[in-house]
Amino acid sequence: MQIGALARRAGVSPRALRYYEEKGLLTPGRTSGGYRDYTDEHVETVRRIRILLAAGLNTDMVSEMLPCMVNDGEFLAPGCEDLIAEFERERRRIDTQIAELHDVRSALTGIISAGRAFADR
Amino acid sequence: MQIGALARRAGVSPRALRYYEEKGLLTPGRTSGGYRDYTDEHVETVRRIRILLAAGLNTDMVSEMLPCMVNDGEFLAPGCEDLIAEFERERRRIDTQIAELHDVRSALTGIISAGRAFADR
DNA sequence: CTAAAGGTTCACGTTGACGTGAAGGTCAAG
DNA sequence: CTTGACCTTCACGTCAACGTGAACCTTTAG
Repeated sequence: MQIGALARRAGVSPRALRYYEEKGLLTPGRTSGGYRDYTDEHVETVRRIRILLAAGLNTDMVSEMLPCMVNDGEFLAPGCEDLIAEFERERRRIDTQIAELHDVRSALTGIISAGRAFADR
Repeated sequence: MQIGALARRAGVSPRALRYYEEKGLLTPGRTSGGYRDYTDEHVETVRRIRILLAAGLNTDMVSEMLPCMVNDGEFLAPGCEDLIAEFERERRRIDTQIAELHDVRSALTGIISAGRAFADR
C-alpha cells in the first residue's frame, strides 16, 4: 500500500504519515523504486497515533507507548516495564487535565443556563 | 499593585500578564509614570484566565467568556446571550476531549497493570 | 514513447502562548 | 544624586505538529 492509499484509509495527510515516520512512530517498508510500502497493520497503528496525539501526548510519548500496545491493551515487549513510572506520570497528567476540563465545563454550563434564563425571561 | 507583585500573587510571569493585556483579557490602570496598576480583582481574573487556557481554550474564547463570568458562574452582561451558541459548541468540544482522555487513560491503565503483572511474575 | 498520477527529499511557513534579551525610563532609599 | 530594583516598549526566538511549494523520480496506461 502506498502512502496516498494509507492516507485516505486512515483519514490523515501524506505529510502527517511522513512526519510520523520521521518521529519513529511508523516504519514502512520500501519498494525498489523508493516508495513507502505500508501494510494493513499500519492502518491500526495510525489510528492509535491519532488517538494518543488527540489526548495531548507528544510524539516522544507515543513512540514509547506504541510498542507496549497490543490488541486491546495487553502487554507486549520487554523494555516496557522500565516505562511504567513514566506512564503513571502521564496518567496523573491526564487525570489533572480531565479535572480541569470538568471545571471549565461546569463554568460553561453555568453561563449557558444563566443566559437561557435571561433570554427566556 | 505593580506587574511584578501580581505576577507573584498569581503565579505567572510578567510577560504573560502583558500578553493577556495585549489580547484584551486584562486591562490594568496606569500610573503617572506609565506603570501598569492592578487591583485585587485582577488576581481572580488571572486565576480564571489560567483555568480556561489550561482547558485548551484560546485567548479569543477567554476574552468572550470573562465578561460573562461573575462570582461562581452567574450571568452578567447583556451581549452574552448572543454567545450561548458558541459556548455550547465549546462545551461539546470539551466533552469530546474528555472522552478522548478517558480512552487514553484506560489504555494507559491497561499497559500499566499488564506491566505490573509481568514484573510481579 | 510519452503523459499523467502519485511518489521522493529538502526546506521554509504557520499557529499560540508565551520566553528572552535590548535599550531605556521611574522611583524609593541612602 | 546616584544606585538598584522595577518598570516600559519593541522585536526576535521557541516548540510541536504538521502545511506548502520546489525540483525531481517512478509507475502505469495508452
